[in-house]
Amino acid sequence: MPELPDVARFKQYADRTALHHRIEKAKAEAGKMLKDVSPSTLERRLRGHAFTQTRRHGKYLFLRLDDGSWLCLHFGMTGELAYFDESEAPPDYTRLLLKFDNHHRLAYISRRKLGRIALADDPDEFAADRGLGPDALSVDARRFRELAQGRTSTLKAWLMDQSLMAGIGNVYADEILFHAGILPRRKLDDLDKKDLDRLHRTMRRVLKTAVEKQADPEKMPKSWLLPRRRKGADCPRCKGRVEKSTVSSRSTYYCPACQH
DNA sequence: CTCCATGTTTAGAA
DNA sequence: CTTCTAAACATGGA
Repeated sequence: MPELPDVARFKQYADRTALHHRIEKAKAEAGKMLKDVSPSTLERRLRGHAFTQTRRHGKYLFLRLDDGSWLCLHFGMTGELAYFDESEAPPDYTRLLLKFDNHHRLAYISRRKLGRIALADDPDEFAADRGLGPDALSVDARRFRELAQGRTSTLKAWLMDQSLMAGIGNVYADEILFHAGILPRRKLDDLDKKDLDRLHRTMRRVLKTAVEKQADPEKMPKSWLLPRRRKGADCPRCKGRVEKSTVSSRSTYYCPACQH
């Protein structure tokens, strides 16, 4: 689930629920999800503080504490947030649990433990250390073309490369290329300036629409591939069928009739 | 039991 | 240096 639009939803969710409540207690599960911080240190650094604001960069969510430090969350393939009353049991697979002073709790949930939890002094520095490129929604047409300069990889691999642009994953790379009418396997050096500008506009439109629709497949326009990521499903825009193949070592869905 | 899964990292090969 | 592939991570769902 967690690509740029999903993490944008988590940010809105955190803004609505988790800001300005003192954290009375934090409980972190030990394990590899914690990056460069022990459970006890993380718990101590959160306890007694409140979140004051949030930021998103690519697939990362940052929550600022009132001492100026930031909690950094990456959601892997199965991560999400849940806010609930203290009378309810924490969800299964809760890896970090925050108990606020308003009798509510915030859980960071991750079934497969592929996400990451860290502390940082500054989100931009953190993103740079992780080798992340600019957030995909901050990239303008000129920057987009520059990122393509001299590259020869497949379009899909390029769109998903977090060191070039951060935020696009397997699902939205397919969605963008579907709307652009380009096969995911096509090579970057096949595209001219006009193609790149069109692809840039398509990327922005797809990501912005997905953020508006809170990354909910049910709410996406009828013309979207997202709810039909199954081999043999009806193409949403022609009489053809959705095909599945492997591109960039990932399952890839596309319409051979609409995309060239 | 087998295969697959919205991510990232790493090793090795071309 | 760039690109691609496979494997590993950890775990459940179909």
